[in-house]
Amino acid sequence: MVEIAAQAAAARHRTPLSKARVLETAVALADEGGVDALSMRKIAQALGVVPMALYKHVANKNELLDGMIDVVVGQIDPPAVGTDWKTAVRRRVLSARRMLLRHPWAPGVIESRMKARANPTLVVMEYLDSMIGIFREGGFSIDLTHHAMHIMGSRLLGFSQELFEDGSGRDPEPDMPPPDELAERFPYIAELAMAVAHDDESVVGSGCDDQFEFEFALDLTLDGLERLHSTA
Amino acid sequence: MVEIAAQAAAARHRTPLSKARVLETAVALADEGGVDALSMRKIAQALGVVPMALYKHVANKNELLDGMIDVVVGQIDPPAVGTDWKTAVRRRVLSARRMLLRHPWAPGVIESRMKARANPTLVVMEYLDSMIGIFREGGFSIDLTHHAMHIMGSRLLGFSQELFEDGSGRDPEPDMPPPDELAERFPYIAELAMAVAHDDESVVGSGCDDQFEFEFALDLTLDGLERLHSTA
DNA sequence: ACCTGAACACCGTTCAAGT
DNA sequence: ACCTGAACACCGTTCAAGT
Repeated sequence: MVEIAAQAAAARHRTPLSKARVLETAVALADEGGVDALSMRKIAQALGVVPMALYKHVANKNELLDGMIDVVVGQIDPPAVGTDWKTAVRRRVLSARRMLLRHPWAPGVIESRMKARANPTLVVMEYLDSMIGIFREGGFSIDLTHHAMHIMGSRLLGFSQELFEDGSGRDPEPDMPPPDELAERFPYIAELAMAVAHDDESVVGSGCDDQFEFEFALDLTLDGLERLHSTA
Repeated sequence: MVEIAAQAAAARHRTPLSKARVLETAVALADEGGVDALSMRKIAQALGVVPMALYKHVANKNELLDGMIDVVVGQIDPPAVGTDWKTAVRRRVLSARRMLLRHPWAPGVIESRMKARANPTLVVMEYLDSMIGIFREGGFSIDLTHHAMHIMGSRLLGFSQELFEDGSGRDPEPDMPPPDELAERFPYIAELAMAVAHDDESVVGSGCDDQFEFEFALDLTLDGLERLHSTA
């Protein structure tokens, strides 16, 4: 009797439940109805499963949201090889934009999860590391690379908050490798973090003057507009 | 007996309940604990009032969120007079940034409400209209002003989604004046909307090529970085 | 006519009872 | 040991009963 029911369930959904299948379904539901209408109960219903079954594959809804972020950020094309930095950055940002058009809920979820976690997820760090790498391999100084990342701002992931807030004093995420392993895996982020922390002598904490970076980016934009205005 | 209770309540809160007081309390609670932790029940509790009493001053939670947006956007300084466009834009954007640092929940709420409504709220339109006005009074062509607003993007209100999505077919908001009155009240928005709609011959709908605007802004940014890179 | 408590339909998650 | 239904503590909002 129980076996028959189990077989019926297996027949209805030929693949057994897995974290990947839960995340795919969640992404699809968010694409359709927005993230506000997404609930554990609806995901379970879409999978033909009792709500509590999801908790075998994701610890809670926050971990589900982190997993959804990883799914969609993983859809961004890897950096182009054999081109100059400018076309490499351009192509990658346009690929990120195509992803964000497919998943309009993504910027908000990435931003809110970023505020709650001590670090971005590993997949997001991977993306940022390789983006920093494009500038560094293109011959940008560390300082200019730092400014560049701030200037790109919302074009990288569709929102404009800081990517690395001050996470000191917060509990590290359980899935996060130790700092030395992170530094090895994301060399460009590590290089930038070291340089910024060392460079800045007066302020402790994040070691990055957000106000300066904001004004730097604003002025670059205004200068660009002024140039267009005067030549038009 | 009832009068005594009423007097006691009036003594505890010397000002009677009003929409302004509800909104102020909601903004303060969101500043403290974030917008996710904000609920009608908690606002009522903070005001020493039964939850249902709030519904006398705001129709529902969406209207409450709209009201909160208006409160904080109203805190942005008006445009400076007697200066060139560049310093006027610069000062105003920095004023907007100060507001967003005080109310970190604001970008997310503005963005999500923008998606749900056919138009931004009147206070947001006021802000955008006067920002467009700075460029126009500074001698910018309509086209360049249009590009400029897209380029300013996330610096205006802290997020990067489109400010005017295609709202055709959606019910107009009940508090929204008729189109002709809107055009009179927000002349710069009206001028821009007319020009964009007329300019664009092939596409119906919003009449604004978002992909083109995105790439225009991206290329301006990349050109600015290239200039810094080569002169450094 | 006004106010409001109870109730409804949701939600994420805990927990104990069932197998 | 595993799975899951009931239950808990929330939520926004409706509605009818009370004054």
